[in-house]
Amino acid sequence: MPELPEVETVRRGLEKLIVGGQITQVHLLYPKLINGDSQAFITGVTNASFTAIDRRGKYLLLRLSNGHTIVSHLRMEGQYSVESIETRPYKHTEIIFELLDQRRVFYNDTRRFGRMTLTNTHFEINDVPSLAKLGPEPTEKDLALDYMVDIFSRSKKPVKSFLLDQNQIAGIGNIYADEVLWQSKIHPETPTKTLTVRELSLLRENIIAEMKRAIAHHGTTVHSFSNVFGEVGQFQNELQAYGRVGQPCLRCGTTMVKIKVGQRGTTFCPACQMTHDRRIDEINRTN
DNA sequence: ACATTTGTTCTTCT
DNA sequence: TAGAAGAACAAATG
Repeated sequence: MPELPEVETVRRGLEKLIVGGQITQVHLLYPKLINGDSQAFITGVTNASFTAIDRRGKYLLLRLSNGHTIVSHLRMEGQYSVESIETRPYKHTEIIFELLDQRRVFYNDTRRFGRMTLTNTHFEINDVPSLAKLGPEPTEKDLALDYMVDIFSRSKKPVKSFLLDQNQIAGIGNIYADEVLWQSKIHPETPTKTLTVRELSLLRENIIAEMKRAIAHHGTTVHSFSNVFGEVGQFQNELQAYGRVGQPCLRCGTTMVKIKVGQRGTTFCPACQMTHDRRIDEINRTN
């Protein structure tokens, strides 16, 4: 399930392997991969070279020498691999870019949920609305506390759902949402606007640190994630909340529980991630 | 056979 | 009428 750290891991691999490579031929094996006109996609990328690989939230932006950008979203199980010329397509290979140096870049996707869009690099913001609407990157530089306080004050949604909203903050998915809420001792159903500045500051620090740490571990491999080199991530060994239902909380020993929040599986500690009511009591007591 | 998985978009309701 | 909640959707797996 590629979230920001996994997509960043893929980006770094692609940057290392394919920048400078020229596309000589494209084999589109699953036309629905392409948003829009798939023939235009093929002609729009053929003969171009990869000049850079960027990322915005969970989107990969493959820059081409001809002024186009491939906007690629991996969704649940999308994956790139770089292969030699004789490698046959896998069962779930959806597109193959043949490079001048005889290598082939595969995009594989067992769930077939991932999508690619070809856009003019200069107009990508206009052409791809979901890119335009993305919130800031969860970094020290881009995610200001003032902004957090502002947007969180505007919503009554459960904080878990709010963190998953890419238009508020880009890049957080189900795994890291559960992790940062556990770290911040915040109950996932807490109404967003009831969080205090102190709590938001802590949450912000945890989000920023967690993204950095997960990238350093090359992402989390839960089901299928692997980087361009076919290597799995290491961060699954660091998870403290996600997937630990029925196991003791690493902080207080209470059995972790799993509920649905906004139709998403959510694992948390019912003891040390305080409910809204208990927080209010606490705040009243300390005042 | 059907629930489960996820991010995004569409639809419905308040 | 904005905003939130819920459903639909993509497809495969166990």
